Amino acid sequence: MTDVPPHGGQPSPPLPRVRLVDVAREAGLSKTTVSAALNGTGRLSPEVREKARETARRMGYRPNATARRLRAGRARLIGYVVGEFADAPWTFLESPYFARLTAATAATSLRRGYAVVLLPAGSLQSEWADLSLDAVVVADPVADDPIVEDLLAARIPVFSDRSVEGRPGAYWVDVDAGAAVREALDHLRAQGARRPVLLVPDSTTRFHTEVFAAHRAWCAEHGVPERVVRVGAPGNGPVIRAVETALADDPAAAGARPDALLVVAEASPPLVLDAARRLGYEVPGDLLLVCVSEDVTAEHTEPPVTTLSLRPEAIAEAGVETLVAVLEHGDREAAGVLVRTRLDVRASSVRPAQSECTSRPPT
Amino acid sequence: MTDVPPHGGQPSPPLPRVRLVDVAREAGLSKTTVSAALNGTGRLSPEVREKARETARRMGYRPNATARRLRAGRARLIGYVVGEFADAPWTFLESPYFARLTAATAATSLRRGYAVVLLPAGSLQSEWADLSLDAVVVADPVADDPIVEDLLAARIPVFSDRSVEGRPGAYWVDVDAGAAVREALDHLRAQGARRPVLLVPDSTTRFHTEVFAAHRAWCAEHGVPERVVRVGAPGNGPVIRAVETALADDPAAAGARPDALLVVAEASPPLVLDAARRLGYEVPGDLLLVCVSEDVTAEHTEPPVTTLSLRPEAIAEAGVETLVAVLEHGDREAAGVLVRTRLDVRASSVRPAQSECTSRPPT
DNA sequence: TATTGATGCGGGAACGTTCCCGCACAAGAC
DNA sequence: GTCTTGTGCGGGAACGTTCCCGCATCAATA
Repeated sequence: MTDVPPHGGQPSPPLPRVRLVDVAREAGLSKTTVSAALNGTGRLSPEVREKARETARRMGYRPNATARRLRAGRARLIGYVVGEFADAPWTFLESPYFARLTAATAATSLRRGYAVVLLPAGSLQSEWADLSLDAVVVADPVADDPIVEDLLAARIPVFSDRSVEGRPGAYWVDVDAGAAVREALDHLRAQGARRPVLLVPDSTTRFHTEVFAAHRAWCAEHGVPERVVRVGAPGNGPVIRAVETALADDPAAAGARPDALLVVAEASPPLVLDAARRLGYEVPGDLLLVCVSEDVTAEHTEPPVTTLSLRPEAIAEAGVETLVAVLEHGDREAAGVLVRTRLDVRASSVRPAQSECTSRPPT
Repeated sequence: MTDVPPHGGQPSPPLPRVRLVDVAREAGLSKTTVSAALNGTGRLSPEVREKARETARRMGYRPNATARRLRAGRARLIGYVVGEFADAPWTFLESPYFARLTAATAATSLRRGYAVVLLPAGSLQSEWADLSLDAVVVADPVADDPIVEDLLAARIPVFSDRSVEGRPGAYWVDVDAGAAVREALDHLRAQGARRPVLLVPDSTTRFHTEVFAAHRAWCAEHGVPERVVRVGAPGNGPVIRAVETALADDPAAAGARPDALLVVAEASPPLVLDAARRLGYEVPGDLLLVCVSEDVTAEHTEPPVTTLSLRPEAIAEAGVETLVAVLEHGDREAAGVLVRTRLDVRASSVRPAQSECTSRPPT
């Protein structure tokens, strides 16, 4: 049936892959003709084109991508690196936001014909220097990220999911942090919250600093005391401890326990919920809860937790599109794009109808 | 200082990258000599070697990896694809097991000089055909996975974290499912459990079928009735519903509620814990709980949840090592390796001292 | 019958590296 | 002084593609 032996054969000579010239010789054509036939280019008679294709198929020809890339001058390889978590270079994938951003980046890139290679968080030159990447996606860069600096110095275009402004060669898509915070706080206020607390990481990413600023502005505008608890480190442990700090009885604010919690730090929604319960809060009876999170477990808690999604898929798609445009057409404009967040309102942030006691129906 | 202009310069001509010949001409040497100097090969006088290196450094020379790869005949690219979840090709990264397996695969590969490219779950030929991958890691293949078949037909070596036996070109590392189940069940029994329930996906991966078989054998051996609830689909929702099924009062088994739960399906530990609580169980008072999971939230629940770790990092490392050995030295032996699991005993599966009531100390 | 134009195909260079050689020259042995 | 051996460096092919040409062939027109 075919010239290529099936699984078996003699394993000693790994038998070299069939090249374009092999197909050409077999078909009695030139490599130029076969190449044109397979790529659908050139001026060829239908018979010759079909002959070339049939022979290639029969011989199991697969073009050598490396040779193609060399000829094309572009590797069609995009790096993916995370700025944060440099001390634990690979944990970022365990965060739902990054998991989805990574996946969406890879999916969109692949559709565009680019392969995505995974790099460790905070990786330095040595890691990517000998990869000949066409571009690198830097997720969540810190302020003046050295990774971005190095990449730009090496003349590699950089795309980021956070704004990297004023640098030629750096493109970004960012979420509208201000609008997101306002939407969440407005929602909580509409549900009756009067003493909301904000939990936000003590980090230098633009998103977090803007969240902080937007919250301050909103509080001033609405005459609400500004209650903020800053989280020192990423991870569930520090966030949960911060939740406990935020919800603990504050002697200075006696009788004024918070009635809403907006968690901007990434943590597991069920853990946040449990922490609130341990401190004696009923959700949503005593406390309205909104988490900035992409974690799907939020839908499965009792009650389900309202989340503010940063829409990593939208960020990745928009980013890769601009990146490809830059790489292939040299579009130097539109260096920055803003993406809207999405508030998924669930029971945890909806004040129950009128009943004071939040009794659950028996199973 | 340097010949390469800084960030600015005239952006119109993207100025071609400096090649080996450029360095050679600048240094007054041949490309052969410069290549040997930079690679530390050949017979060169120390002066010439240093001269070449200095010139390359000064000109900002970075070797073209694509040309290198073409010359070397190997792309130094490893694909990574997941067999399951073909209907939602990118969700796998949200599973902690796959997130960590992916990360560890990428890390180990990179250390060995191979880049890992991410592919969608269940992807077909068209996705990877024009990438010239040296090998592909197939995570969690289903039985007779078509991906594995296609890859082997294309003569691409396959490495898997599940056993793919009897196929030349297929290498695997697997967890010792039998030992894992026995260890978990022995632990539960030692803690006093007499009516354990097993939750296991209704899937064809070898791991799950082996878990099922090992559980059956263990039950027979210990004279324990075999209680199994099969989970139809992956994801938190189906698993939680299965937990509810497993823990619901069974009229047929009246008065014999389960006293231990072994969850082999991947689900969020806090959600499993909450589900048990909603059904009126105290953990670990009424129910001992062990989850097969890599989810870090297990440490942060109250009580913390005992987990059985499949040790994805160990799997990935062992796998990439053998893969590299095959690629570089053609070691055709040791097609399969077994990795031991690890039981992280936490409070959820330790019978409390003597007190019948599981009162929590006040905060 | 010559001239043009279109059509069909192939030769060969180029992409940027690495590596097998071969050549020139110096130093030692006789 | 010639003959060997060794050292230091460079020429050129090769890796497998793509693509710019140029050369035939043949129909249509003058």
